[in-house]
Amino acid sequence: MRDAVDLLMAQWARERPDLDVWPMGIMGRIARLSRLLDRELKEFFASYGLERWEFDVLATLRRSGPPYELTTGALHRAAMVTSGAITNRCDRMVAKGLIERIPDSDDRRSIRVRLTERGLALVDEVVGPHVANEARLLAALDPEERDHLAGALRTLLASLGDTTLG
Amino acid sequence: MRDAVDLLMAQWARERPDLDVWPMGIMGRIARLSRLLDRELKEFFASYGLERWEFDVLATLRRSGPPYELTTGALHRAAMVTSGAITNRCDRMVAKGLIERIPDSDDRRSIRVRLTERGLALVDEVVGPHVANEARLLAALDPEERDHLAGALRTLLASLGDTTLG
DNA sequence: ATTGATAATCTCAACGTTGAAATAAGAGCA
DNA sequence: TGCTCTTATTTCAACGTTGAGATTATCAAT
Repeated sequence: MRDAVDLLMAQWARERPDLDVWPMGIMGRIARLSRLLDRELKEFFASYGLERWEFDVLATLRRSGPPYELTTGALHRAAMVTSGAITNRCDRMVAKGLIERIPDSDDRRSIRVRLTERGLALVDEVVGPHVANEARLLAALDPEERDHLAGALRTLLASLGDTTLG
Repeated sequence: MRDAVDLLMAQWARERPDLDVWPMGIMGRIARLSRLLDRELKEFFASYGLERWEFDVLATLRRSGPPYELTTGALHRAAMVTSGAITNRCDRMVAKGLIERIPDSDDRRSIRVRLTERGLALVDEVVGPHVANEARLLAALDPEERDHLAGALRTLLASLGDTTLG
């Protein structure tokens, strides 16, 4: 089965036969997949009245374990967005009653963000269906292919220095 | 080598042992790689005074072959952004002298966008170094891993229906 | 204690995209 | 010829992110 990137690479091979464009077979597919999968996830979360970034914040706090709180900085690094974006997101989630801001007793520069009971209940309700939806999106891969794929992506991520979450 | 997604999955395994979060090993890595690679490409193109999206438009036109022109709609589908975004991008690239708008003689609703001589020269100058830069970013993979990775990503893209460019 | 450097967060103007509506033109059919 | 549906593009207000700067606090060294 040919995909959009096969066509793209065939065009380059015809127009610029002097170039070996093999990297596009990986870079182009990661970029296109990222966009397509984002759309799918957006649609899924909308069915729960959630924005995708809201779930990201909830999930980051949830998986950190009790008491389900992290500093703004940790959230900003986990989400790979600027600190200003996190301030904005937290403002809206506080207004929605999903999280609360708590001053850090050790470092008065820091703000800790904590799941409310409502936020905790919501993320625990959504995460199961979310993983099932992700599995549906990846159903074209058999178990062996999944492992190989995850392994190659891990190699790449690690080589780019993405080894911590914040 | 562990990466950020290994940590994330270990957290979920601890907090929600009832869930098998294997899909995150692929979905999470595609999302994080996409962001990291975007940053790298942005930096690369900046060294040529280009935005990433400008190169995307130039490259889409260039690889379509002479006379290096496509409709606005074809660009919009190839770039996976809304038609409004393409109008905006084309406005700025016309102002910069990289492309020109030409009425379509067959369909008066359509506008054809064509590379100027300057746009053609620029994309032909940049594409080689661009591919070399992409190869550098993927250097952690050996040739066999590259092929397997590209193959698995192709399977996924095709299963999501991404089989044409416009 | 004071100074200077570093760090955590917030603020805000600039920017680009989205999504929906508007405009205009082709296509099918009676 | 007139009607309706569809398609191609542009317009524009709303929205969220970025990137730089401001603020406040910690840390290390003296």
